[in-house]
Amino acid sequence: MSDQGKAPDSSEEAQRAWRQGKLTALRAEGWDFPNDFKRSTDEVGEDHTAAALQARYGALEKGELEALGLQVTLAGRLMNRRGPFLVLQEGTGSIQFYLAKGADPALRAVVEQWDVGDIVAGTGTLEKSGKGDLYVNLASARLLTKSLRPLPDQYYGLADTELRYRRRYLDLIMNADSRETFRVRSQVVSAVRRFLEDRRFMEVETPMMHVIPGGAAAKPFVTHHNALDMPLFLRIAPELYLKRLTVGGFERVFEINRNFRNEGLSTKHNPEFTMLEFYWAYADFHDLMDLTETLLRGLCEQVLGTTTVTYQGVSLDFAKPFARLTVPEALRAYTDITDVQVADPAYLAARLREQGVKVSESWGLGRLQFELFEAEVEDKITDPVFLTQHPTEVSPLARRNAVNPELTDRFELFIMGREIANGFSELNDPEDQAERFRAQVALLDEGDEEAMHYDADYITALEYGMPPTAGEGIGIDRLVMLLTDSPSIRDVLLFPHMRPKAPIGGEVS
RNA sequence: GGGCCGUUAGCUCAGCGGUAGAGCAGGUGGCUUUUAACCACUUGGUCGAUGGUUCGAAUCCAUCACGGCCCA
Repeated sequence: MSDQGKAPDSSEEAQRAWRQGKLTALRAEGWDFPNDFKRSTDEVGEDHTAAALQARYGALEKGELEALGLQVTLAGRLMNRRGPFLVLQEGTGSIQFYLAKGADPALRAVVEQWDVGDIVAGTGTLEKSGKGDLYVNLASARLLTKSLRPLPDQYYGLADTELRYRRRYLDLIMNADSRETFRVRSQVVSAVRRFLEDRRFMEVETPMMHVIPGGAAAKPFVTHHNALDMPLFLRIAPELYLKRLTVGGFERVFEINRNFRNEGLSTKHNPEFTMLEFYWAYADFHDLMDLTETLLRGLCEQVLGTTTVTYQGVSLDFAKPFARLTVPEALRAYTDITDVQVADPAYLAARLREQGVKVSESWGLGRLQFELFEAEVEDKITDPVFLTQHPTEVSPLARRNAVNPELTDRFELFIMGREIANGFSELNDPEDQAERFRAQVALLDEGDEEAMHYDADYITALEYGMPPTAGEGIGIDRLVMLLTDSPSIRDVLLFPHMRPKAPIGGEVS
């Protein structure tokens, strides 16, 4: 081992140098990150993988398996050595290689040069150990990828939350829970897509860069288009574009894509997040609530196999019908407020001030009730609850309620104190919409950075006529948090936004 | 933005004013159907950064950085 440098101490640098030395020696022998490897396949051409072999041969007796004499070629990341066994991890699970005591010395030499973390391949007979585990009794083996850095602790994995987020690849190598979370996320998105497509919704893509940020109350990110020399805004919502499509005659559309909001980072907020929005012509907000219940119940069944979801120790029941409460009904149900008090603006304002809410003189009864809901009720909700009929002043894109024009035909779905979905019968009256935009612009002028802009092109679209339509948004990240029992949004984002950290000494290129 | 907590070896963590520790990983040797494999020996540190207090600071104080939790 003279060309490999001195024996490594435990420092990361020394371990890297030791492995680098092995790599240099390998290159001298002509090894160069080969990419011609193929797994062996079964009789219908499916790859031999850890999971496939386990499913098919895992139940066979030791003797039965040996009688088969099945030759397989597998590959994976070397995670651990236990005696003569080498534990491999690949995309479907784990399997072991076995280096027999009497193995060919050339084979032994190859295997002994491997380090934990290397991607390795081997061919041999599929056998079963005395304890019942499948293994490949190696007849030949080779290195596919040299790993130059030591992996985190085998047993404790990677626990440091910061490292888990910043080096997600390491988290995924080491933590099965994390792999499972992202598998569930993928299945959720896939199931949502299938659900909507089965109901004749069409997936579309609308602009991510907007000239006028719209469709939600939020601060946008600003960028600049050089050739046009104009500001552009990363979208805060696709809503106004999707509704233009319903004007255009696409009666059922949806988009699953990123929104960007320029707000703080927290366990519930990432500057970019994934939203499902869908629009459904000739439907109203009641239809949306029905559809949403069906969707969420089906997701639980398909992805988790149960309608009982445990989130942070609280059991949630998705099987029973979701409660549907107007704002005052929710206040009555979740607080000690009386029928008289809930209709008394002076009482509500005083109660809000007690909670430290800055109450504006301009707030009507509906707004006061809604603010009190946010202050006192929202956090108490566990099982799914549809809150309905929000005040018009906080719902600038929603249709007015036919009975009380100060309210809207809107709902928000709350689960575990979080807003998971928001939907309403769409405002398709261009004159009312223009009025609402003007009211928003007035708020903007007063310094409300989250108020909406006047979108004249959208008003023009409405003037051509939008069919009666219902539309909804569902926050995919929050939904996945619920379904994976994840306490932080960062746990369900593969690469959550992190503050840049100064380069670590010695790693500056 | 505010409060509290954290940052020590590649990883997981102890130490909390008097010579920087453990387990795992790494190295050497042994063992060779293991299951967090085992046995022996062994290497490894700018204690997040910068200032200060002190005879002496990983430890006390201040500021900053990053992260976590709670609040706005």
